[in-house]
Amino acid sequence: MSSAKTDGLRRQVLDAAVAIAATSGPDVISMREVARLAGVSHQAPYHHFGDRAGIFAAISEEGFRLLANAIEASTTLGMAAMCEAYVHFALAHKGHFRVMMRNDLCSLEDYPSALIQADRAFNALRNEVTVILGEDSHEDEANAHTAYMWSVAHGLATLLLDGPLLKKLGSVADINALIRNVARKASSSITV
Amino acid sequence: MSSAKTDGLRRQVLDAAVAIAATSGPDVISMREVARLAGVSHQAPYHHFGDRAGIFAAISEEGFRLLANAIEASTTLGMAAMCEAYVHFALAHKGHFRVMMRNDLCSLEDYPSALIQADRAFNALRNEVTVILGEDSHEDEANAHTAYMWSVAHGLATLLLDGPLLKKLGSVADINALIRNVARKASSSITV
DNA sequence: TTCTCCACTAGACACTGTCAAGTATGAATA
DNA sequence: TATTCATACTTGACAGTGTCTAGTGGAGAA
Repeated sequence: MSSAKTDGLRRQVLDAAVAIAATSGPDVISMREVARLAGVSHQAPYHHFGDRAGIFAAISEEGFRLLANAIEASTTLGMAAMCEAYVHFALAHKGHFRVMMRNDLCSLEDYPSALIQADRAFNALRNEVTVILGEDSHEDEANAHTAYMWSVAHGLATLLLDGPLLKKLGSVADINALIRNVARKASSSITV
Repeated sequence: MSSAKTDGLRRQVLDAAVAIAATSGPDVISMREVARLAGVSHQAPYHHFGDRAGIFAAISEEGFRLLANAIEASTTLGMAAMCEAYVHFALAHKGHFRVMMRNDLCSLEDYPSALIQADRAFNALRNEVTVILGEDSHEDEANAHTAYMWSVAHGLATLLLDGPLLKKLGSVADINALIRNVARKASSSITV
């Protein structure tokens, strides 16, 4: 049971943490700072999250839920669309994505409810690969194709978010066009 | 000018930091801890690195130098080999790689000597792409292909290093075979 | 000898995460 | 109504951190 005020603080802390992660990165998130931003004592957040890793776990769960939703919604549109959905999620939810992909901040295995959401996202990709390859394909090939698609999407997302890709490429008029182009290349090499 | 003893401490600190990054991640690296490991006072490392970011910059420069060497050495072997070289570098130099790809630890632009090494690696990839596409290809296509190859390599490297890829895939008998398979898929879609 | 770097030490400061203990409030129970 | 009790906090303390400032010892040059 949790009162309105409780959920209020929990939400405030979460939102503050996600915002900090989006602008300055997750490492800058501090228990005392989020408490300060919420206007409560430095120990108040502990009541809702246990410790610092608990905040990261809560952000991860929320992020993986959103990611799984986005990916599942794109399955009917094919492999390229899933890849695009992954990258667009990362760009649209910078704060969440940065936390989700940092296993050192909180190891997912310790937070089963977050792990469930992560599995939803993975299974959607995995299923789509087996559908395309056919049920009777070898497991090694399914593994390789899954790893391949995930690598493209994840690599592009992280390079766009925190990497020097855009800076190095120099002139990129339309990022969405670049994402679509890369996603199409990836999916074409899987159907062939 | 730097004495043997000076370089000794600098090396010791760097090695300790890389080792910590490889086992526990860069965030665990502490000025006081590396000083303790080297058997000097908590302020000694400041003389060589200025501040904490300076250690990360030194690790980055060293890492990018090694990466550029590996990639340049693989250019004659083709696109797939470059992709494999990138992933193998990440696995073989876990500590370096983790630091290099974390722009929040030290922004490369503030450390020109590190930036030079990073550019060496990027240019090797970029050149190979233009060689394959031909000099007269459109810049957008060259950009997309470069982003694409980099994404595959970087995505696979990060997923293998810190991501849940292997855990999720379940049974992967031979990691090197998986890397080779993914690299071949990537390079095949660029030559077609 | 004196001067002056160089590599390092020592102490302090503000900041952090977290443990332990106290307090106000509202609901349930006797 | 009076008492109990859990919830949602506050306050205070502690060890650990990065880093600023101020020393210290020793080697080479004048």
